[in-house]
Amino acid sequence: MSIHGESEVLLTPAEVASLFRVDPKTVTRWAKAGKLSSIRTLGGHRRYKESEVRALLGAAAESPEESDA
Amino acid sequence: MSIHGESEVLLTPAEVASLFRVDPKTVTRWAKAGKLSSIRTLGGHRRYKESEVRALLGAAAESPEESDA
DNA sequence: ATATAATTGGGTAATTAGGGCG
DNA sequence: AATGTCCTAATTACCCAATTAT
Repeated sequence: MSIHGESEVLLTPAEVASLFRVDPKTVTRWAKAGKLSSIRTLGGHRRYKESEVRALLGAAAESPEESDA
Repeated sequence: MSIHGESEVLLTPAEVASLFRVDPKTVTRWAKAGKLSSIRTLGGHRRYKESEVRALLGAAAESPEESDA
């Protein structure tokens, strides 16, 4: 029983929130704002692509901040 | 076409659940609610059309649309 | 026919969505 | 503009034992 084709690994709101150390509600806001793509279950709950989340996590981890005042 | 109509690929509840990142029982609820069409085995177990599942997954995608190659 | 995994069913916690407030 | 919290309603997850699939 193998799922052929390319299947995207999805994360729950709680999992994404845990990774970013924010409230799940905040993750929902990111999705609404289009900052993070989301897939909906047939019941309306959101699921997030793990690859995208990982990329975003890694993207912000490297260089120091530059927006200083 | 043959008596089989088409090479309709059927997915098990576990496979559909994996794609949506939900519990297999949730997929069963979708079928009961008529949100997802299901085919029954002679023993009463449900099977789902891969084409329909894929379509629903794509339709449920929102925001930054990225076509996976 | 035996064994193991998966699905079914029903009931009850845990998450999530959505709006508004601080 | 960006988060976190409180609320209610809806959806989903985990518990069990019995049946089906491989």
